[in-house]
Amino acid sequence: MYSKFGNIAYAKHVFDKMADRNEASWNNMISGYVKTGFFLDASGLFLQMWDRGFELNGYVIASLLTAFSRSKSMFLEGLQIHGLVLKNGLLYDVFVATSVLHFYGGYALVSDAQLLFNEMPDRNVVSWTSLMVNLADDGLFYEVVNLYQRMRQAGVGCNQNTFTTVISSCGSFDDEFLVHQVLGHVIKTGHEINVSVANSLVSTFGRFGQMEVACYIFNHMDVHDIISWNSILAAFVHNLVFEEALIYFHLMRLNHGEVNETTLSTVLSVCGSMDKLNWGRGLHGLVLKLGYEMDICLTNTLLTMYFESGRCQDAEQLFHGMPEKDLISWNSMMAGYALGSNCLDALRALGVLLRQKKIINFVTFASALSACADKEVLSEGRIVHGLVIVSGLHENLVVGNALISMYGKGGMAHKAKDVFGKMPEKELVTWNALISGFAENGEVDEALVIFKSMREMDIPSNYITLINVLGSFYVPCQLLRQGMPLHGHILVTGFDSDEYVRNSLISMYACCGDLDSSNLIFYALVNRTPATWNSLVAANAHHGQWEEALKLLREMQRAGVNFDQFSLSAALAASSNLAILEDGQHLHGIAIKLRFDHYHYVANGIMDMYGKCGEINDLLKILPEPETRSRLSWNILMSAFSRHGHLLKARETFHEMLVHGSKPDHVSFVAILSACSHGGLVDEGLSYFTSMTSDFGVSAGIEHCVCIVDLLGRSGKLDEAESFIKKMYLSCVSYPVRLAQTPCC
DNA sequence: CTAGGGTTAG
Repeated sequence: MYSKFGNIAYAKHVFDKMADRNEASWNNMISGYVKTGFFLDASGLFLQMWDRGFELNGYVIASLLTAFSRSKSMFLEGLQIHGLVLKNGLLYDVFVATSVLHFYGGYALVSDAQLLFNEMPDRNVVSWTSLMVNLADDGLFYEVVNLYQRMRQAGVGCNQNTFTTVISSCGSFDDEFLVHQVLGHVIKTGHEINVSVANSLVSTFGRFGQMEVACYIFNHMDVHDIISWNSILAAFVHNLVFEEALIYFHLMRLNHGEVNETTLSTVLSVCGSMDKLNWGRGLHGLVLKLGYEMDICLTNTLLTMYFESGRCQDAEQLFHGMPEKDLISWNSMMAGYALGSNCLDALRALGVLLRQKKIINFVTFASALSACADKEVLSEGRIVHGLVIVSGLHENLVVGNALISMYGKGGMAHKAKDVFGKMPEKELVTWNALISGFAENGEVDEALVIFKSMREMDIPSNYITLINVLGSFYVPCQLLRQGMPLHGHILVTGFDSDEYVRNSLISMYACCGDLDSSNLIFYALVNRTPATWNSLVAANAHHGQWEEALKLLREMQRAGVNFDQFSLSAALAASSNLAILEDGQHLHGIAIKLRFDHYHYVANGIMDMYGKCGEINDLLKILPEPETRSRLSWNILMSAFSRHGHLLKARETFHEMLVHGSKPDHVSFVAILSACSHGGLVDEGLSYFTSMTSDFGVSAGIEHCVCIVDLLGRSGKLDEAESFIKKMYLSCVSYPVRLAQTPCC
């Protein structure tokens, strides 16, 4: 009796003093230990009891084994008990046998559980369900469904727990037909009124993207428990219906009141992608208020939320304050750094993990590789590739995808193709990554060849495939032979109903110089989304049709379409290239009013606009501090100085940029070379030109050569200019137009 | 006395 009050030590004292201990006293004492978490003592006492020849009680065995299965550190003791069960022929007790089954499942020994199940003399609905749960925990969802069918053939009736397990397993592999079949069975047996069954139906239909069904079930439930609410929230999030998720979260607080770690985790995961940092901070406050700050999973979600909102420092502070970190915490940090193109810190984290020999997995490497997906850090990426091979994860699908994408973005699409060829397993993402690699490097033909082999192999493509292929076109001659047939294919396959594909078509025609077709597609559309408008604006901007771009933006305003960060940066680019200060200032005002002025591209667009309009003081007012200045901002500042004759300032800025650890790129060199040419600094200009390639690894582009010719020509060195021109055709690399950000030669 | 449904990292 004392044990029930938790005073277990006193209970043991009384137990030891008892003169006459019967079976019940032993069993009570053991149960007391189990209930208070003293599993080792419980197990020891149980063995003593057996030594003394007492009859073993199925009730006690079942509760011991259940406790051992939960504790995860009582495996040997559990095995001992299984031994006793066999010796005493207790497997005939279906309760005992089922708890042994569950015990093996708890230690992930599914095949042992399965063997035991086959040998069990008697099975009830719990035994069947327990094995299903074990299989599901091990990811063997197909086996779960098989077992369910065998169970029905055996004439065993399902109960609510059976259904919840089967339904959630159906959601884990692509078989909608099956879940409808199970649903029929559920309704026939009247289990749909059960909260748990309905909850699993809500989340499974959510996983299949059938939100109408999920909502119908949710809205027709008599009672909602916290899991019902969490399930519908997760379903909205999974289907990217973020607004609805926030609305239902609000409803949940009004109608249900209670929220828990899972609720907060689910809602927090949308704050980052929706740019709702305020919500995120508010929810973080709620996490602290409810005392969940020790929850690792929840804190991991907060890390990602802060990274997605661009608040790396908040994420870092939170990470360093975590008393315990798991693999996902580390991986989230690395993914966050990768998101911010912060290769250095991502690799630093990888280094810590490897040196401290912590557990890593495929996601660790996938994140590290994605942090190296840039020409600048490709050499680091190759080292990580080496580490991947050492770790033996090079055949992993996700790691392979990350490798392909890294080599593609790093300008080595053929290396990406090598990796692709060696992958034992491929998915759509793999194909898309390879196509995008060739597309981004301007290798249209290769991209199309891959797309063609996809079709020959009957691999279904998605909108991303088409966007990537469409994005590879960039010269007029590709239109007739390749672009228009692709457009035809898109019409035939019905992908033209996809908004993203339509926008890419508009851009594709524009990139190939056929603005008329872009316009035609645009004006034929009934439902124009802001993104559609932005595509056409960008298409015009791309071709230097700045007036046309501004005209479209005015039309867009008249049509009542709100500007977003994309339209604003396009509009700013147009007004700065036309050097219309009034338009630019007006746009700056709109950006502040709509709170887009802190977006990276918008902020840089505003600075560039002031720079190009000659308002350097206004530029300096919004320029970030040198420590946090991006390369783009450095280039804008340098180009502004250079363009308006502040040659010394331009040169000073170049060196300041180096001091602050920003690597100059081809745009930086255009700026500094043009400053030299305007200032008549011939030798200095030539030495920047030489070190550009040898020290900074930037290949000479046509823009740089123009600066040098100009430099030599202005100072009267016409012979040298001529011989430079003759040489330059041999070594000059021309950049695609889209890379040039602020040409000023 | 034995079984179940909702959350985080590519």
